Amino acid sequence: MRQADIGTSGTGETDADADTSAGKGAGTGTLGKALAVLDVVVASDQPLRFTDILAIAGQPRGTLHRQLSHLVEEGLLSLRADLTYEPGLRLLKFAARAWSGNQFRAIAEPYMRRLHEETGETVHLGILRGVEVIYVDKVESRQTVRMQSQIGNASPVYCTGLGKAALSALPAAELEETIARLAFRRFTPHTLADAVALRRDLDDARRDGYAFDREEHETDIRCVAAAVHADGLSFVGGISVTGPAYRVTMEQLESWAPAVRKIAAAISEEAALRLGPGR
Amino acid sequence: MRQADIGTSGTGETDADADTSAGKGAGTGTLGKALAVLDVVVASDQPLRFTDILAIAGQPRGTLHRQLSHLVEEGLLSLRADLTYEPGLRLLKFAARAWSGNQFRAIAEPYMRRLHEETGETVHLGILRGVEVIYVDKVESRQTVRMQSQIGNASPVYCTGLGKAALSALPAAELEETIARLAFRRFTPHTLADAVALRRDLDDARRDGYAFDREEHETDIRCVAAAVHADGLSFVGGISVTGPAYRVTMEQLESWAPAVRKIAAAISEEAALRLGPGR
DNA sequence: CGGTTTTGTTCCATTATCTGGAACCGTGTC
DNA sequence: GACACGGTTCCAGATAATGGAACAAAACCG
Repeated sequence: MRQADIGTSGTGETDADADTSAGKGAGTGTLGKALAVLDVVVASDQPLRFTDILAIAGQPRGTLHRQLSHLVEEGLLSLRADLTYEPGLRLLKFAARAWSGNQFRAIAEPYMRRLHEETGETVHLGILRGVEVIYVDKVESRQTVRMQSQIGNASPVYCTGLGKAALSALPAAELEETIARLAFRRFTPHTLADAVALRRDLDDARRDGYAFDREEHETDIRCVAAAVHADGLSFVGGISVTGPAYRVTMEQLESWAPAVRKIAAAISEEAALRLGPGR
Repeated sequence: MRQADIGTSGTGETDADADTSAGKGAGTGTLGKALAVLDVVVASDQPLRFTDILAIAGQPRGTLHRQLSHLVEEGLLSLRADLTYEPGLRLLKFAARAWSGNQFRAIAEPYMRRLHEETGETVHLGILRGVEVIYVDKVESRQTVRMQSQIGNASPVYCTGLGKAALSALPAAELEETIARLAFRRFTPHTLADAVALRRDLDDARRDGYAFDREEHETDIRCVAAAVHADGLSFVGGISVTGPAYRVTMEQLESWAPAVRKIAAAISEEAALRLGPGR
């Protein structure tokens, strides 16, 4: 059985696509393989030709060709005139519906706005998924438009405020499982580069109810975040306020922390109420 | 062989998901079936339980159950605690990369901005796909944030400025093919509700180099659009300026039309240059 | 509380689909 | 013209999808 090194995109993007849930890669059969191929194309920043994909995906020519054909036929990929593949428009269509229909996002939106008004800085909403945090929404002030650059993006849990806040709310067992799967990588001099440092930080976060990102992911970017979670909620998320270091001091962040925590709690409560098990 | 009435989502959404390319539904085998199921869930606005999906998708229980399991395992769907299915986060991740990596969008962006500065109204960029136009980008002024409500959305070709502009640039053969597939539906009193009226409008558009939407899709919304297309470009798109009727008169639109046409031409040229067959 | 319907999940022989090696074009190159 | 290369097509064999039926667990009900 192959499946090989698919997903090892050569791009450098956040590295480990430790996506696809648990341990092994098998289980989803044909669908999984098709998506792995899709991932290869979508993750790459330059257009790929058949042979390029062949090299990355490590599948037999015939097989890969059919898979690509199917993906194109379904609109998930698009085959350009110069024989390069690019992400298809159907992906956008899917995402648009997924996004606007996301109940959690809708519930959190007014709270995010309020937090933004109080702080004046960018507010993010994210959800924990495996070893990553996926940004689900964003409110910023002088946004020069642009589809919220972050939405849908994934960042490692261990070096973002959102990620650490979310982790701090995880049950011990799941936390261990997640930590075990982490592949630490140093993004900045301040990145927490091992489980020990991370655990210490998480202890603080649990005690205080909020977590910081002290330029751990990007230099000059700081943030304070709090977890959104509740019994009956099938996921753990978080909300954060982010700003550039020159404008947002650690003292400033500290002063916002209680508000962030409070708003996160409010979101948790409403989400549990409206998304909880009781319908 | 089944496949049945899948895709006949009961939601009323823009109706005909005349998506998935050409006539029949077969061809993509397992992948197509899985996506059909995904479509059912994503297109619905309320959360669906297993049985709901079963009813819509018309597949045997065992089969559907496995398909759903696979979709969940792949992160395209997410199974909540109350046993309802909702769109998965992986969709967002896909879309984010698809969108930011879309070359055409990137090329058009500065032009869109310029057009926005000249007019002060909302500027849209779209691509023709089958009988729909898919919005790919948007620049608007006092946007109260929100992920560009439109991006990824699809509208019928025959009642939007973008759609008609794109159609007007289509080769005769493809145009006929597309028109033949249209299912006209009246959205407002001004909607062009048959092929004859549409053709007349398209003739004007071809002659002038731009098309209007005279409150044909939504009441109180007008727009002027021009096609983006060129030899060597594997698709046809368009750019448009949209505004509320109370602020944007037809005279106003007429006055913007030349600028829209000019910008569309500029985008076409650069796109052909950079996306064209010659690498 | 026992019977009954509904809903979600699991099994498994059958069969359609996917696999992948090889052969087949079309193009560009030495 | 031979050769290499990228893309496409073919087809017997391996594999995964199919769907009817049985099963467990709630929800419903008299």
